[in-house]
Amino acid sequence: MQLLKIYNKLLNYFGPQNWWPVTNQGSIKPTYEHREKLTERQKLEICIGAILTQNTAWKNVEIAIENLNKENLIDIRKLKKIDKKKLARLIKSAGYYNQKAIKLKTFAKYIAENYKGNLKEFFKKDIEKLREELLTIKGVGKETADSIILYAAEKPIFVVDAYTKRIFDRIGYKEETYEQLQNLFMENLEKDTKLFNEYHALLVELGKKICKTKPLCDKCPVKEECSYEK
DNA sequence: TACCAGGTCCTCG
DNA sequence: CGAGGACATGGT
Repeated sequence: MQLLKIYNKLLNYFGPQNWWPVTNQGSIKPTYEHREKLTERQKLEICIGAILTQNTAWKNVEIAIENLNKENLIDIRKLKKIDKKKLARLIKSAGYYNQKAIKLKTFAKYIAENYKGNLKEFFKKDIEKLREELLTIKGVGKETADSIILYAAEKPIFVVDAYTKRIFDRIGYKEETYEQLQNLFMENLEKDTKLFNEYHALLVELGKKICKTKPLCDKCPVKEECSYEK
């Protein structure tokens, strides 16, 4: 099938991406590496990173996360308590820092008040419930909700982002809405967390390196299956 | 220099 | 609903 073929070509070309980057115990810098199991702290860091990376380059988010790590702020209770301005200062590099400070505190408050600060409890819900609930949190939209479900809760949902839209628009799947494009993947691929994890990460890599605003089609690994400019 | 980056919310028509 | 503006830093 076409979608699986594209996946395999991307994987072959770029190699495993080992998403989502998180910080190891004793360090402050998030790294991409294969991990058997995420700690609860790392899952929270993913939620935080998913909010911080909204319309922002990951590199800028990384600096913000390092600052949060230095202050031991990857912690629901501490985030809930910290002064908004101080938090904004720490995440300044990630852009939209006033908005994002509010978003992080809102998220922390929600988990603290509804799940006693216990993410694991929250993540026990099924995908539909989890998504529905995440979307009620101000600052968490569709992509952020799906990123949290896939990368932190480790449940199989396909994340659609600006790269996914651009790439598949060019390939020839002119899906209108977020859900339509998401369904294309969910209905034509095995609902597998690892597959969805790697596929989305590979699309981001393709979007960053090759299928850019101004695409570099000559070195694209999936040009054979693409209708762009043909 | 201007554009772009792993979006979301709010307001209007 | 769907379009359009606001939010902001850092890299190329």
